[in-house]
Amino acid sequence: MKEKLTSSLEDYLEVICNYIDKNKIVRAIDISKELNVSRASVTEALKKLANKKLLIYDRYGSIIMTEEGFKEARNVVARHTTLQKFFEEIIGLDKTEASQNACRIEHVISEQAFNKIVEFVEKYLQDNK
Amino acid sequence: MKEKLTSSLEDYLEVICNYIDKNKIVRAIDISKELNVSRASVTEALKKLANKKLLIYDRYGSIIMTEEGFKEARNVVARHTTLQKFFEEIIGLDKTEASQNACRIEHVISEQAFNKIVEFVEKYLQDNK
DNA sequence: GAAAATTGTAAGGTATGCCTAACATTTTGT
DNA sequence: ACAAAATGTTAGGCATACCTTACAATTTTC
Repeated sequence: MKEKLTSSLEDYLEVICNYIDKNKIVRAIDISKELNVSRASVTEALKKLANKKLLIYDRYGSIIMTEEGFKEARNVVARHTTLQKFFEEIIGLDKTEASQNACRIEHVISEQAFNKIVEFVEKYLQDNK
Repeated sequence: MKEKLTSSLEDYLEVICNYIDKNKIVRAIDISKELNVSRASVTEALKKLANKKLLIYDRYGSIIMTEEGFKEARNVVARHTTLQKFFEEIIGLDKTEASQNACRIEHVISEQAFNKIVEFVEKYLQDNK
């Protein structure tokens, strides 16, 4: 029975995943800068994510995402991407504003609503191109 | 300098406002049932809202919203209404699902994004009727 | 007009998520 | 290689937002 991640943990996971995709590795300090939290807070979050088997790490060791972790993270990233597209290309917000809203909404939108928005965005952009 | 309300306090305010509109009065227990929290939690929230001058009440007394409180509450309700309309009439979710998503997103959407969505919803429904 | 039921509050507890300060470990630079 | 700098961790604190339990006040009912 896997329980839903908190918004906060989803944020950490998302950043870690994006970082690994770009740079192969992530350090706590990268995450801390990206999310504007203290290094201590990152340590806490890493412990929680490790407990949930979404990543593996030892004290002072490097951060490795598990398959399950990637799965969860890609899920969040997908929500973000679609929402950002919606706000930018359909609603007409600038990139920054679109991203900020996507960041917050990605944690609270239901799966059903997300799926429908994916459809809507695709159809809308098709019809209006 | 008025600081942003937490999602939680916005929820309380919204329920209180809706209740007063419908029934003239609200009791702590109504709020508690509506939000699925304990009566004790309602007391806490009422204290916080009273501290912020959004409502007035005394121990065991009735709950009266201030003008400022109504203003804030109407604001939240407006966000909810528009988002619900969007999810129901444009995205095609059923009423319940639309409402649940509106409930969560209303607390995190930016003012700018909200305004643009209002425009979008109006224009879209106009063009597609 | 009490006793019973309902409603409201206070006290004390839990979990999350953040912080700072101090200390541990690792990495860098010479 | 080793001192200095950077990074990571721990410990202890704070705020929010819940909870339960016990008690206080009010309302209902007979």
